[in-house]
Amino acid sequence: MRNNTLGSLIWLRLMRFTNQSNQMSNDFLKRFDLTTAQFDVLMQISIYQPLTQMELAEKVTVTQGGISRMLVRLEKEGYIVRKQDWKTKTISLTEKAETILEQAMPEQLAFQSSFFDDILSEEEQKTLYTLMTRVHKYSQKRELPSE
Amino acid sequence: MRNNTLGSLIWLRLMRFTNQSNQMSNDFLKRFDLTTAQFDVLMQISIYQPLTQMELAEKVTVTQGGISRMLVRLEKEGYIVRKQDWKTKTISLTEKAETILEQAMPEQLAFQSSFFDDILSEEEQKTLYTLMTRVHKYSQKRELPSE
DNA sequence: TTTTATAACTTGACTACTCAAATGATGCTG
DNA sequence: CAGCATCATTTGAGTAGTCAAGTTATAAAA
Repeated sequence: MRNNTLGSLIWLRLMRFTNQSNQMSNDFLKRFDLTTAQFDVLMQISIYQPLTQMELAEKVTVTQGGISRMLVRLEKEGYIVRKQDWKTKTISLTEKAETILEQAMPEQLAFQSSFFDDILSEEEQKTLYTLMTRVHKYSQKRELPSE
Repeated sequence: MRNNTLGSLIWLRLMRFTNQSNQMSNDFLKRFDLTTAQFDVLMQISIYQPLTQMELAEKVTVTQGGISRMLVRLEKEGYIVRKQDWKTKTISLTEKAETILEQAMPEQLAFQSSFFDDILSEEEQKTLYTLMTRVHKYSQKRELPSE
């Protein structure tokens, strides 16, 4: 009855791994009082600030509604400020967030890397990155069958 | 300021890809009136039924609380039945779920595969699967640093 | 037979989303 | 200036999860 294809096995692996490593990352980031999702959003803001909600939503691949709720939480915690700027709202980091990120960023990047560094060679990591990049870019292409 | 390691780039790719393909999968499964998470749970039940909630929770890597809520929804929709059996609750699929799965399963597996089939060769898929399996298994090992 | 232990499950309060309808902000046209 | 269009953001209702405290079911000791 199990007639799994190779592709479906890969898919399941990816889902389980990202799910699990995401939880581990949440655990790791607890000492900075951040979740993985929040860290991700703050990182994108720090790279591209100032930017609008639409732009940010696209960077982290969530919907407009999703980013709106997330930013409400981050604003309440004092990590970001938003100001109405023409039709859009412009987002930037507060001092508090900058300070936390400065410490959390190198540690989180090291944490993420440790999933691969300890088990794959440099060569293998390059291969994995190349393959996933192709798969990801291809899936984005398919996303807009119209136009 | 961007001092990304290769590992952190891989991590981000994986997160973005799974996130996106998960949404596409939700879209695809709409015609069966299922979500990706529901399909995943129903599949595991169909393979291992009858089984307890604890066992199921472990298969799909969610917490006990998570599986409890999910099963309430699935039961309300008439996809599964639970009966108290000694201390545990035993889960099995209803006719309705069996029928839907019979149709949805091959299509969903094909859908998942299409992310890879169309862009990677057989050889490359094997490589990707091998690398991800190693990474995943390694991360599971790290998960229990105690004992 | 009332405690007491314990394993399995549920639940309250929360994060983090989704979609689609509503609201805000601005500009244009009659 | 009123009314309309349009783009950006918010919000209501829902799914899917987390953690930790609370229940329920069963067995076994006091």
